[in-house]
Formats: sequence, C-alpha cells, structure tokens
Amino acid sequence: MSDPIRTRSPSPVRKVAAAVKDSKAPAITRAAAILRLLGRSDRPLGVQAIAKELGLVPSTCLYVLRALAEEELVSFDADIKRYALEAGVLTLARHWLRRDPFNDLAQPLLDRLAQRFGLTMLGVQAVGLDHMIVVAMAQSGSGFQLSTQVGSRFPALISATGRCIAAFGDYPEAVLKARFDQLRWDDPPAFDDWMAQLRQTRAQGFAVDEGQYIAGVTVVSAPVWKGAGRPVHALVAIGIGAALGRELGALQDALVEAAGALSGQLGGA
Amino acid sequence: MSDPIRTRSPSPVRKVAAAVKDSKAPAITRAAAILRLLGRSDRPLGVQAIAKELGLVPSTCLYVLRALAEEELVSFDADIKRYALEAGVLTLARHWLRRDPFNDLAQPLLDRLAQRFGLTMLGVQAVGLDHMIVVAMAQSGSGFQLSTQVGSRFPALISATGRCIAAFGDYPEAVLKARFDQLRWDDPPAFDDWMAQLRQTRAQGFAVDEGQYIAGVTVVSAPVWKGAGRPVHALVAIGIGAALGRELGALQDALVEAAGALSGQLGGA
DNA sequence: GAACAATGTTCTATATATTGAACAATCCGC
DNA sequence: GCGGATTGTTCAATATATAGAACATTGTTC
Repeated sequence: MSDPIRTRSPSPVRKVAAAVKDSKAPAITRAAAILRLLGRSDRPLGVQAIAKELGLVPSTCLYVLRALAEEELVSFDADIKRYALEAGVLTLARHWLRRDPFNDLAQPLLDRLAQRFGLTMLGVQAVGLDHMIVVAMAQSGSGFQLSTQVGSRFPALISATGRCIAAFGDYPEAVLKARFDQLRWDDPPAFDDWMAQLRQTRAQGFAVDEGQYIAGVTVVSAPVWKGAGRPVHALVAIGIGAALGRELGALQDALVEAAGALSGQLGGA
Repeated sequence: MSDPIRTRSPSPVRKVAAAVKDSKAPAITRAAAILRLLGRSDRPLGVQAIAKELGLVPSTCLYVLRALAEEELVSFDADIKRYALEAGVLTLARHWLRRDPFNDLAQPLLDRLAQRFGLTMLGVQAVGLDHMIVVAMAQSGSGFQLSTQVGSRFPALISATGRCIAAFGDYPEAVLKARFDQLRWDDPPAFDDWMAQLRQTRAQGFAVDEGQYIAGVTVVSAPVWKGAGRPVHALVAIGIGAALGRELGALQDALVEAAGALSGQLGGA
C-alpha cells in the first residue's frame, strides 16, 4: 500500500452504490469493487467485512465471491472462510503486457537511461483523462532510488507526464480545468501558469516538473506516439532534483531521443 | 501467445454457456470469459466477434463490455468500436504480488540460483489441483534459455512440480488419477510408475522430471511451505538435460536448501 | 454513390439475480 | 464448556438484468 512515491488515496468506497445503480451489469461493478478491496487489504477478508465496507448485501456479496472464486480471480480459504486475491489476476496482466509492443520495446531503453543517469525510469500509459499507469520500470541499482511499482496508478494530469498528456491531447480547456482542480501537488502551480507550461511543453516536446508534485524531486517526461491522435504513452525520468543538477539538459535530450525512437518503432508521429 | 515452454491450449470456449447456467452471478462468469478472450486475442475485438466466440447474446455482451470498460479493465476504441484488455488488470496484479511475501522473498534466491547454474528458475504457486501459475522468474542471461513468463499457467500435476504438489498434498488416489489422465507429456509415465515417483519425492523432499514433460528438458522442483498443511509454492529449475549433466546433484541440493530457507522465512514446516 | 450486408445499439417482456429475513455455523468471554 | 453475539449460508418474493427483435450505423460491393 505504501509506495515510496505516493499514489492517490482510494476515496471512501460507498461510491460503489452509485456506480451499481445505473449499470446494466451491476454484478460486474460489484465484482470489480471487491477485487480492488481485496487488493487493498493486506489480510484475507470475510463476507461480512467486504459487504459492510462496500455497502453490499451480504448474500449478494457471497454469490459474487463464489463466482470470482470459480474464475480463480479470488481465493477462498475454507478453514477460515476468508477471501483474497488469487493468482489468476497475474495471468490477465501477463496477457495485457504481451498485447502492447510498447511494454517490450520500452524496457531496454529505460534500462539504458536508468543506467546512464543513475535514476529511476518509468514507462507510463494514460487511461483516458482519469489515470496513468506505470507499465514498465528500470532502476540503476546504485545509490538511493525513488521507486514505484509496475501497476501503480496516478492522476492523469499530475506532474511532468500530466503536462504531456494535457499538452498533446487537444482537450477543451474547461475539461482540463475540472481535472486540474482535483490534483494534489506539494507546490501547486496556478492554472494559468500551468496552461502556459503546456504551451511550452508543446513547443519543446517534453515536460519537466521540478519539485512541484513532490518537493525535491525532479520529473522529466516525453510523450510516445503509437499512431496518429493523442499520445497514450510516455517515458519518464525521476530523480532527486539536487543530485540531477547540470545533467538535466543531457537527460532531457536523451529522453526525447529515446521517446522519438520508440514512437518510430511503434508507427507513431 | 507462444511461450517457448508450452501452456495448456485453451479449450473450445462454448463451455462458457455451461458455467453461466448455474451461477448466481452469471455476469461475472461472462466477464471473466471476455477478459480471457481479449487476453488471448492479439487484436482488439468487436462486440459481435466476442459474442459469437463465447456464445453470448450480443446485447448482453455489450452491457458486460461497457461495465468492464467503466472499471478500466477493458479499453474501448470509439473510432473503431473495438475492445481490448486495459491496463487496470496490471494494477490488480501488482496488488496480488504485494500481498504474498513469497513473491518478494523468492526473487533473490531465484536470481542467485539462476546465476550459479546458468539456467532458468521459476517460483510457482499451485491453485487447487487445477493449475499452477508462474509468479516469479529469473534467468542467468548467458547462453540459451528456456523461458516462460510470469503469469503463465500449467496443469497442476505436470512435470516435477506436479509431482511435488501431488506428493505432499495428501489427495485421494482416485482424485489424482482423474487429473493425471488429462495430462499431456512428451513421454507420459504410467500411473503406477508416477505413484511410485510420488513416494520417492516424499522421501527425498524434491522431484525431478528428466525429459518426460518436454523431451530433452530437465525440471527440478522443491516444495515451499507457508504454514501447516499442503505446500502451495515451489521453486523450480529448468534446464537442457544434456547441458546439466553432472551438475544435477549440486543443483538438487541447492534447490532443496533454498526451498527450506524460504519455508523457514514464511513460517512453514 | 446507391444498395446491401454486417455490425453496433436501443427497447421491452420475461426469466432470474438480488434482496432481506430466517436459519446454521462459529467465535468469544466468562 | 456454556450462552450470546457474530458471521456465514439458504430461501422465497420481487425488482431488474437479460434475450431477442427492431432500429441505427457502418463498411463493402458493384
């Protein structure tokens, strides 16, 4: 639960009720909520505990759990009557990873850059305007490291990568503003300043966040195109600002070059 | 789709109908089938294609897909009206990995052994008597490698690891026989011989498969206990039989020692 | 570019998943 | 080890998710 780099804290989960309300397949909404709850929990949970936490009817909750167990997405310890995530979710993840060439192609580039600059590198994918997800990671292995894990989620518009997503996504300003207002930064930029930074990002082809998202941490991000339209991926470098110092320029160049090469391989712009 | 080490071929998917029939939450069964189908496919699929393949009603299929998309488990390309797996499955997988200390603790051991013997090492978890799933992997990085991927599934009783699961699981012989008969080996052992091998496995604390599952490939497997009862995990070494040669003895010792150490850390027997 | 075929989507009646209460099995403090 | 409380499970009535047909949209052929 505690990434050294923080993810968004999961909001109170009674929103499940709302989501269930007007879905044509509410069982799936419930199932997803249960899977996420079990993922969040560090111990297996009983039916009542799950039902209470999510505001579900216990019997319904039981039926959903049984169906999930049948599908090997949830494990059931009959002795103790507790449910937990099952390894089946790993199998889905593996298939997802293989389906997108970005994941395979980005890895060697990330490794090389992490090595050369001695910092943490990420491959990131945007999921609409809601989130971005870390899909690949490389670390230099020497010295202190900022770390995240593959699968971690962040708000889509945060930090340097958020600027890339916003800058190259061609979204209406009102839409951006709505999301922007929900972001939490250590040192939040004003919206107008941020909009100016988007213009700059468009001009220079990459974005930098120097301590705004997390104090003392510098993030550089360059978009990767897979086809026409908005970019869905980005290569990201994360380092201690002070330690980066005069290497920042070289890092930016290397990152942009890598992102460009990757875009080429993926058939992007 | 093509692991160098083969996984079980997905059986014709009209069995979904049967599974849906007597479930109290059929939407979930359908959803899981859809996720797996999308995972198997290397291109995004349309509603009709999915419905036809799984024997679902198109409209129902659409509702399920929308619900899954809402949960960010499935992506929807509005331009082309095609669905695919979404990165959300990665997030679930990450949570699963963090929940089980085996995954973190096994990695360094696997790395060390892979390095020392120059072969591929796996950490494996059994899911009942149906499957085992690869949850960790290490490769030496030098020379030819047999490779699988984290998340790959195998029949629970196959090869050396299957012998461990059977030997230490204390299952009725009839149950074992039923599963055993469904296995596919390159050089299938007779059931009686296999039962004898289980006794030997129990006696020596590890199992070996020399070319029976896959011709020319030697697999060594040692069980890892997390608590009392049957072991759920195993450490596995995979190498070309001919190349292994006289090192086999040393490998067995090292593997058993590592598995024992790991069991100790996990509070197992 | 019109006609056709195929695919995606909405709509409504009905089979059924969900609910909430009743029942059974555990757990827990004394 | 006993009673009370909590948790897990079954069951029958009904709110509703689903099936199948109708409608809309998209792609394809001539």
